[in-house]
Amino acid sequence: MTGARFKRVRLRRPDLRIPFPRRFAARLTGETVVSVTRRAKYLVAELSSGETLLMHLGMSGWFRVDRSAGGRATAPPGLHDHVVFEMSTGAVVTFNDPRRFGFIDLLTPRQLTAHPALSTLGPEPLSKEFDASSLAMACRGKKTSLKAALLDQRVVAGLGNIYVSEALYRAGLSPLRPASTIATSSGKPRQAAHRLATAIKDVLIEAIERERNPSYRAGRFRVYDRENEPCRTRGCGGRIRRRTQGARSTFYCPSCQR
DNA sequence: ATTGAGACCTGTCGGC
DNA sequence: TGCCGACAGGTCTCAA
Repeated sequence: MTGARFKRVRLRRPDLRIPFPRRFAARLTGETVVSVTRRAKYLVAELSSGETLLMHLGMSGWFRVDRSAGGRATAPPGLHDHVVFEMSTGAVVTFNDPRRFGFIDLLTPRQLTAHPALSTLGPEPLSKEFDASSLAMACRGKKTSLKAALLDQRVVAGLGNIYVSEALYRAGLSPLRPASTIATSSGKPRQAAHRLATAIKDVLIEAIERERNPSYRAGRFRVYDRENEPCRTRGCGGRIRRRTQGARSTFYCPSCQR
């Protein structure tokens, strides 16, 4: 989409997670995409008008790109095709989302700066800004569990339920442990914070590599969705437990995560 | 202010 | 085989 112009925009369902802003299609039509980036789990397209197209896939959302469509949607839209972008390059880009947890929004520069979720996001986990120190500082004094803290996008941006479990397992830290315990009272990182920051980066790098390399899919999770299965840590011999934290499933090994 | 729990939505899966 | 309830995920909202 980068460098392409919106030739035609069709909304097929108005009721995604958040309603489309007024005159959505009209404001978009004729605009050129300056750049497409990602922040946390948001896709961000900067437009020539200065407005920002903000997209989120929710749980089940995805984009279908048809480059050979000659700029016109040929096949009739399928089930759950909610938004269709016809681009000047001839590509047709379709947002499909069965569960409608996703959304597409169009923000003015002012709305972008003041966006309640975007403006409070923590650091990108793979950036230099995210390390043991920033993690410890963000967890300092937190009464909540490590699991809940890592799921909080203000602490670190972009971790979801699955990779929080995976990262805590790799760091050998219990999801039940109070978040504050990875930092000293002044916010300095303890050893646990170093292990956790490293584990988060490792688990994400591996996950991205796996997407790129389809030959490498099997056994992709070490704890997630493995309730009652054996822990894969050498010499552990324990079984993976599952419990509910914050109305979400957490998977962990009670014997190697402390 | 911080924290936890429920709501949103629909496809899938296990049990009957 | 078919039906039904439970469950999954990310984020927002509400209440404690």
